[in-house]
Amino acid sequence: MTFETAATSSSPPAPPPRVSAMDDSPKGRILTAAAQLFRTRGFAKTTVRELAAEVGIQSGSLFHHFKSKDAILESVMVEVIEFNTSRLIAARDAETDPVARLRALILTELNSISGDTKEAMGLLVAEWDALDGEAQSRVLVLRDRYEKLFLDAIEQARDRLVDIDPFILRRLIYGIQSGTRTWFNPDGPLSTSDLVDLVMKLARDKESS
Amino acid sequence: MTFETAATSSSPPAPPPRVSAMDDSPKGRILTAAAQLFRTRGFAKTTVRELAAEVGIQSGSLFHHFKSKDAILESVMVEVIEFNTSRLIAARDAETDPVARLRALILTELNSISGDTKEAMGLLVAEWDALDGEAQSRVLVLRDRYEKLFLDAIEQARDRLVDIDPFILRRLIYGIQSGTRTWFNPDGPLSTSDLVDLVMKLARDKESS
DNA sequence: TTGTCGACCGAGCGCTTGCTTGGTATATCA
DNA sequence: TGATATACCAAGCAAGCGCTCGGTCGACAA
Repeated sequence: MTFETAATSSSPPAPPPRVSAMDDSPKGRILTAAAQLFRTRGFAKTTVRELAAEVGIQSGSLFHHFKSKDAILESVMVEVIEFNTSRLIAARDAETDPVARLRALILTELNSISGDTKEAMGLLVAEWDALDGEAQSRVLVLRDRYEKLFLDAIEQARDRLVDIDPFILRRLIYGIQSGTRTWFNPDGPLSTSDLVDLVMKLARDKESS
Repeated sequence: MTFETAATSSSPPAPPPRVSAMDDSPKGRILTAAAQLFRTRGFAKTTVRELAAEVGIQSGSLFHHFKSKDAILESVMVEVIEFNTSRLIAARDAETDPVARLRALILTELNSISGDTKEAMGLLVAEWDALDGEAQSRVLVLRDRYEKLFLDAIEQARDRLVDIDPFILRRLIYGIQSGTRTWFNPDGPLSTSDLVDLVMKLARDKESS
């Protein structure tokens, strides 16, 4: 797994943006391995020994970088939300038409959920309950900021969308997006863009002007 | 949690159907408690001691009824799928019009996912990876049978639905349904029936005849 | 050269885990 | 009366868990 955005350009002067702290530092390597292991084996079933082995260090050395196993989970969640929020902002700012803007957000989120940050995004749902109350509050603040980007976009495109309350429509769309991780393969016959077209087909019932 | 269907009638001669093996037998009581605990605390984090305490017996006594903790999880999954499959069949057979039939299936599934079997249904997704390969295969057979009911219904109503491949449309709808468990409250201002209406609003773009 | 620091090792502590075992109480039925 | 089966208890084992701790090592600054 990587947190770089897919390189769409081949020109050397424009390196892919690195937003996350999941770099080649010791902490970054732990977070990268943790995202994968926690997701594939589950948080509770992943042992600190397994995680350490994946990074290539002794289990005790993990606690030089993080104060607990729980703190590693929280850190992964924080990083992935912040990274994907900044992606969402970039996508929003690249479009002006309300419907095109909403489509861009959906495309970006689909890429987060079924693309490059798939494992870490899945963690947010699958292991949410593994976080204690205080950690949940901290992460929730970031999630709300993320969600607001969607809500604003839906509200601004409202008159060209199916007549459903924006808050609920966002939840229906998020359900679809979230569900893709169990069946959708971005490299399969149906492209990510095709899939977004289908979602937009459901979400809007009026022709764009 | 109970696996009885909601009592819609108050007449004594018509008791609510009991389809599942999760009755008042020792096994049934274990399965009922397991569904709740596994879902709220997670499978790996739920100890056999906690489960036994919930049932009111000693931890060792669990293994008189099930050969392992894993076997309990598999049993819960099998029971909930079989129960909800039979519900789906009943819903299907109560309607003849293709669109009305699809709506009935969606309503029934929504009730399974966000209603009375919420905890156990959530387990199927959340703890799927906790099952070993052989157990997954066994449960998958039951899931396929369940999914076929939906696919058939969508195919039969196809000409009155939005023009999306039935297989994919089913997945989009399932995503919506599955997503409801994190935000939808059947006893809230939006009723289950209202929510199904919204889903149908997305799924069909032609007026029924 | 010396001091400081981050990264890491290796051993292991205290505790919890899933599960086993030997035995008891009650009910059913021949 | 005695045999058989079900349901359960009390005790505990072996393994594995998250985490701690004293110490080592190389990089870098003074």
